[in-house]
Amino acid sequence: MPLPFDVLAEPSRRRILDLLLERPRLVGELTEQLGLSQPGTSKHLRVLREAGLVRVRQDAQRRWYELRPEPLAELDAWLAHYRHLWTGSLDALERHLDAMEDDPR
Amino acid sequence: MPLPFDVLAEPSRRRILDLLLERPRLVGELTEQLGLSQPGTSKHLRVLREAGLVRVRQDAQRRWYELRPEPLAELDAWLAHYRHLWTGSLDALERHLDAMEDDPR
DNA sequence: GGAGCACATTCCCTTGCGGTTATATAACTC
DNA sequence: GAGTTATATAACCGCAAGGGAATGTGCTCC
Repeated sequence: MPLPFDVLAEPSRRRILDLLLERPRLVGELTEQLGLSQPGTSKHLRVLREAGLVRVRQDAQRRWYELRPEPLAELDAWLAHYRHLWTGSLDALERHLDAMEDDPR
Repeated sequence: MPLPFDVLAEPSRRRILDLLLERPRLVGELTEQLGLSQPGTSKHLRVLREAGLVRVRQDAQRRWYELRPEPLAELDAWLAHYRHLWTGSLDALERHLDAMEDDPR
C-alpha cells in the first residue's frame, strides 16, 4: 500500500475523512456537507476506498462509510523520519517509540 | 500556511525532502539523484520553497537547499486527530502530548 | 411487478500540473 | 570583458484528475 499523499491532496477527500472521524456517514449526508453533486461524492469515496482509507457497510439501499486508519498510520511512519527536526526535547522519547515500532513486544 | 498535502503528493518532491533530510544539497546534486532535467528540479524546488518546506542559502552561483520542517509539523498536528485510531495502548500518552501542545510550558 | 430511493458508473468537458527544450540571469575565472 | 558555470524562468505540450449531467443498478415497499 503506497503512501496516500495523492489521495489526501484533495480537500474534499480530507473533509470526508474529518466527517467520518466523528461517526460513520451515508453518501447522502456527505454529499450535503461537501456541497458537491452526488456522483462527485461517490467518485471521491471510490478513490478513498481503493486507497484503503474508508470501508463500506451496506444496509439495504444505504451505504455506511466509515474510517480505516491503517494508511494514515503509514503516513505517520513516514513522518516519523522527520519528527526529530521539530520535537526538540521530546527527541529521546520519539527515538524510543520509533525503536518500539521496529521491535514491538 | 495551508497543509502541504498537494505539495507532498508529488513523488519527486518527497524524494527531494528525503535527500535533504541527510544534508543540504545543491540543485545539481538533486537533479542527478532525481534523474530529471535541471529545470524540472528547479520547478519542484520552487513549489517546495513557496510551501515553506525548504529554504535556500546562496553561495556564489550555487544554491544550497535545506529542509524546513515547520509545515511537516503542521501535517503531524493534523494527523494527531486520527492517531488514537491506531495507537491502542499508547492512547493515554498521545492525549497527554496533545494537551501539552495546546498548553506548552 | 412497478415505482421510487440511494448510490455507482459513464461520458464529456475543462483545467492544472509535470515534463522537456530553449532562453534569461547572475556570478566566477582568466 | 568574454566565456563558462549554476540556477531560474518562459513557452509549450500531453495527460490525468475533478466537476457535472445523464444513465445504470439494486433494493424496498406497496
